[in-house]
Amino acid sequence: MAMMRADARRNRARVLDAAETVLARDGLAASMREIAEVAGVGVGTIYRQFPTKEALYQAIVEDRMRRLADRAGELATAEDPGAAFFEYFTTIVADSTMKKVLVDALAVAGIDAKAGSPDIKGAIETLLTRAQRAGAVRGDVGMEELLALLSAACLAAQHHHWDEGLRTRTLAVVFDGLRPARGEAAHV
Amino acid sequence: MAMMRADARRNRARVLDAAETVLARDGLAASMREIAEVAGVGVGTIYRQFPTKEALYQAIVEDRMRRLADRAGELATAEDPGAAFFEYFTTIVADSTMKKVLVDALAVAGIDAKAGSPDIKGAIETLLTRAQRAGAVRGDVGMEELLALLSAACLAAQHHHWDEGLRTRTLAVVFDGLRPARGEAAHV
Amino acid sequence: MAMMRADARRNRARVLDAAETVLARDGLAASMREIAEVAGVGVGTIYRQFPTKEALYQAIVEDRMRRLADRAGELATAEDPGAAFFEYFTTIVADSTMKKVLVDALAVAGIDAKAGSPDIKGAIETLLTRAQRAGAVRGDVGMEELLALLSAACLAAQHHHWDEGLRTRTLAVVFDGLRPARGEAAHV
Amino acid sequence: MAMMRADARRNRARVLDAAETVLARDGLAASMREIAEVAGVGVGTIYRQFPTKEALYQAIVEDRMRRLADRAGELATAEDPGAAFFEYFTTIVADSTMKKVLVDALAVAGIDAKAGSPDIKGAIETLLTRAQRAGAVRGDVGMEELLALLSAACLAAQHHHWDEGLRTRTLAVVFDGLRPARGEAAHV
DNA sequence: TATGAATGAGCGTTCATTCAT
DNA sequence: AATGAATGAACGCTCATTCAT
Repeated sequence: MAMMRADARRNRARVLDAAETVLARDGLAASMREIAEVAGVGVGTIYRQFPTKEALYQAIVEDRMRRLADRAGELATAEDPGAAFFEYFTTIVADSTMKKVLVDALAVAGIDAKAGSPDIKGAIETLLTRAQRAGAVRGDVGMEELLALLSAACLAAQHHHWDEGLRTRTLAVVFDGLRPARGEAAHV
Repeated sequence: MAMMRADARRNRARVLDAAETVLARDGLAASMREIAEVAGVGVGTIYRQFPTKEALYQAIVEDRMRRLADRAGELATAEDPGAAFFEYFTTIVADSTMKKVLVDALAVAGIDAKAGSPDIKGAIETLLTRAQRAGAVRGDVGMEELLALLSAACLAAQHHHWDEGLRTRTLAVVFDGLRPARGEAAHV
Repeated sequence: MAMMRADARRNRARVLDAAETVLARDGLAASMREIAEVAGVGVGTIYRQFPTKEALYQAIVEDRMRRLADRAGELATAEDPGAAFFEYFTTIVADSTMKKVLVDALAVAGIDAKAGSPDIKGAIETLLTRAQRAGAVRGDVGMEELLALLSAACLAAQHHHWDEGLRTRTLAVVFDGLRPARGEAAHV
Repeated sequence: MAMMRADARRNRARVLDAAETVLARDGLAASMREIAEVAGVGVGTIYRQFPTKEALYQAIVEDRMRRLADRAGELATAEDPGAAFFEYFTTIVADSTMKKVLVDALAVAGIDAKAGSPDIKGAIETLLTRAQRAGAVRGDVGMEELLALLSAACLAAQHHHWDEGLRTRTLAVVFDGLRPARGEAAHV
């Protein structure tokens, strides 16, 4: 049974990988058949793990969210809170570029990530607060607009296939806007 | 024949209007039949004007782009170039929120506006240049990252239904990042 | 438009015919594709007329019911009420044999004919009452058991492909049971 | 190996029971998975005993037929052959009502019982002959029409959920038709 | 031997597109 | 020129059956 489980788990992973790939390529039009073919399994195998197409999409979103939350958790104890904050922002956007269309496709499908499940929101909030205390980010920036900026960058990066140069230059503007004006005191 | 032309033109406009409406309401799932019904014509009539669904979408995008370019043209001679620039940015984003699903739907459909046709790009570039000359925008911001920021804001505004408050606060950060650091000299 | 209607009507009839045929052959397992093929139309054409498979089945039942009611109406003024009554019973059963599996298939599908819509029930009741008044049928036989006998004969005739001989001999028994015992007075 | 056999036999019985239950509840739509779950075995175990779904259905029919034949055997030595005959007829129909959907489902599935295997036919023929000899049933009624009447009553009882009152009144007509006309001599 | 994960043909249904009217 | 009926490929999903464990 443990061996069976191993098979099933491997298939589940293969399906999730294939779904990400196909979703990235075909957007929302991705069909279950196509995903099954790329995964190298029958469509029935997908449906054994995920009762509907939407459930599969949900699983992908949750998968990504969990990974992003994990990364945020790691950075939450970094020495330089400002650097950690901006690095996290950059990494997420860069990641989105690779997995292009994904978040966006999912969002259009109505399976909106709402810019993150509670745990990821909490993780980001920690990074933000620490960065603000360290004086690396303006104190009057709230979570809502931060998530709006993050989401916007991700969406655009995916849509337009931002290359590294463009990403760097564009985020530079955003980061400049996030940094305290000279003279603003850190919370220390 | 002139009469015919008038008929055809009226039909074309009716179809485009209906398509925008239906697309806004149903997103990508909009069907040609639904559009035809809303337009009050038969599906065949749509196909007379637009050979494929994609062509219809393209036409909508171009339509919108032309209107945006027109607005940019008007602002190009405004007295305060900085205000004109930021107003244009804000207006486009606000507009996207209203017509939500549209740009995004089109983008997902692969009919990407590429952040604008030459027309609109030129119009925006004029606004940018004038704002930079007036010292209202940093001189080292290029068209590419400006369009990236604009597109990002539009996409996110649509996806997440930014309300006015969120839009204002989020754009405030972006605009802060776009403004020259104190001490930077205007090009005048 | 009248011409179009003619086309549509012809197709509707073709679909109904094909559906009866295929249902008779394959029972409930009949697929829409098969019906479409037999009808010589695309599946979409069926769906234009009948929004679901169940609606198609319903239409067939109603079609048959209407025809049966019509025949009952004709016999309602026959000179010999007893002969009319037994002829009607026989005819319906014989008809069921030809269209075998149909009623039964529909019944299983949950689209039960309930042994007849109101109008057919009324028509049969007229035949029964007239036959009873003429002393050809026992006065203590009610509509409920009459319909039960009729339905039973139809179902069995379909299931087991009664040939004419078997039908005659079997109905002879039923008819004997329906006739008044000697000495029972007619209502005249 | 004897132990194995016991296991297999128990499984076979469990599957047959489950199949009857599920078939009665879900009609033809019953799935092998559902049957397996109710039986508490894996689907593979069903396939070990019954090579196809149809074979399983066949086995159920044979199972029922055997039980009916057994009952007929018991009644074959009853004191009052006429009463035994009509009781058997009534019992079978009443039984069909309870197990509704079953016979009918099977029949629709094309696994027709042909109104009985040789076994049951023989048993019924004995009852009929004895009843005819006793003068309780007309001598000119043959097996073929008797089975036709029996099958018809069963089918209709299932389809339309005959309650006891309707069953009694309907069978009364049939039984009246089966009884000898006054004056017909018994075969004694 | 028994299990249930995997398979894929097939189902009901939709909809972009064509074409007879 | 305009209509909308017809088409059929493609979709999401189910389930009888097979086979690795």
